[in-house]
Amino acid sequence: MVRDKAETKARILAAVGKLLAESGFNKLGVNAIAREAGVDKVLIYRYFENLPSLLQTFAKEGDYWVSAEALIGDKSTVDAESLADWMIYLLMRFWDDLKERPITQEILRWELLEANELTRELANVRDLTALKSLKFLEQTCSFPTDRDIPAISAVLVGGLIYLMLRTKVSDTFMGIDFSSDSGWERIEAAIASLIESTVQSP
Amino acid sequence: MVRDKAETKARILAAVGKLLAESGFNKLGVNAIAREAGVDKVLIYRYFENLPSLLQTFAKEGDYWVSAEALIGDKSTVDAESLADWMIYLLMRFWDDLKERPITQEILRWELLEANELTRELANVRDLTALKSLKFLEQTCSFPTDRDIPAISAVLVGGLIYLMLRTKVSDTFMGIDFSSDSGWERIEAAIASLIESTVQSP
DNA sequence: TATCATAGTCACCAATCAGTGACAAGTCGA
DNA sequence: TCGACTTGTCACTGATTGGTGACTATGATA
Repeated sequence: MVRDKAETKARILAAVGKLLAESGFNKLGVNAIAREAGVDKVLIYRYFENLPSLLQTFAKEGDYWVSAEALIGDKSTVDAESLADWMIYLLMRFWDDLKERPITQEILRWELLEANELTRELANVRDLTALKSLKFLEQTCSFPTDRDIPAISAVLVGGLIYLMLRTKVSDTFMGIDFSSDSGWERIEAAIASLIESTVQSP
Repeated sequence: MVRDKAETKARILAAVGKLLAESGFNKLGVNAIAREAGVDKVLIYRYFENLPSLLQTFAKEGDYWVSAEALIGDKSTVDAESLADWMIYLLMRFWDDLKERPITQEILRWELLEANELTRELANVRDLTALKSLKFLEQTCSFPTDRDIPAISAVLVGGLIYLMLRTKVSDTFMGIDFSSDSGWERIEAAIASLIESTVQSP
């Protein structure tokens, strides 16, 4: 053993991340974390008080959401003019980003299961960045009065999240096959057509 | 005690339903079921082999999905002509039905967590009725060639399910407040406008 | 070299989990 | 009334959970 507190703490946090990405929050326990980290579980209590506190530390260390700014990127290089263009662009960016973040996916799954202090906090952070993106949208291209853009976004974002969480468990939903890319392409096309048709400044 | 095997079995199954509606699948165990049913847990093993087998029995006893026929209802009394009308009608019926079925909601939540024989089977049943409804739609008002109606439906249904599962845990999503009816009304209106704008026979 | 705080180890606790073996209590037909 | 069978009760096992107290090993300082 190396007798290095900082490294041990880091190993514990890394183990949390690995287990989380592999099997989600419901199978995440002190014993499993200690085993994965190759560390005695007493050290978890010594360095992180208890399990919820460890998870809280883990949550604060990582960045599991693109900031609104990063999501938007460099405005001048984006080929989008209308509100519909921007909505599609942002949704697809959000989507591509989420695909690369297994831990974020598990957090989203966890939010559907348990309502505790941590999940509420995580949900809050997520909601704030979502609102920021909406605000950006509204300032860049003002919202039409006859369309409820936030509600429309909520449905579409919710649908994407649901399909993403689902396809980690099952390959089909409503007859659409998600085992290959073609299923996802259909979904992306559907979202684009929904936005294009619905969101038109009058 | 009444010494009545049939009633005891019924009480066990009823306890499963109650616990399921209250706290979902992840907290559903043999001990809790026996406690809730006021029955010795040995009887669970005697009458239902083991926990998965009990759950399977429970799943087969109840009807957790409206059949496509019941969802459609009496065609002649429905005030819907276009494909868009029908889609909105079916989605809202599905939605109203799901609201009244807490156990079905928990099954949907469970499907997001575990992939076992039972959840796969339940998901299959659900998918079949969804496909039936889609088929009905296609036969009643043929699908436009430039729109992927199944994919559009998948996104919207997924979005509804996600928002429903979420709001049992948190009251807000993307700035929309679901603690009162007004939030849901915005979502329903958003779905209606999405469908109306997007689904038009050429 | 002796001291002392720290890092890590080990053996335990009480609670809970799914699952079982042995037995008492009631009910039936003969 | 005598078995034979079924229904229900109780006490357990072995594994796993989150969590803790007491210990040893190590390295820096004085």
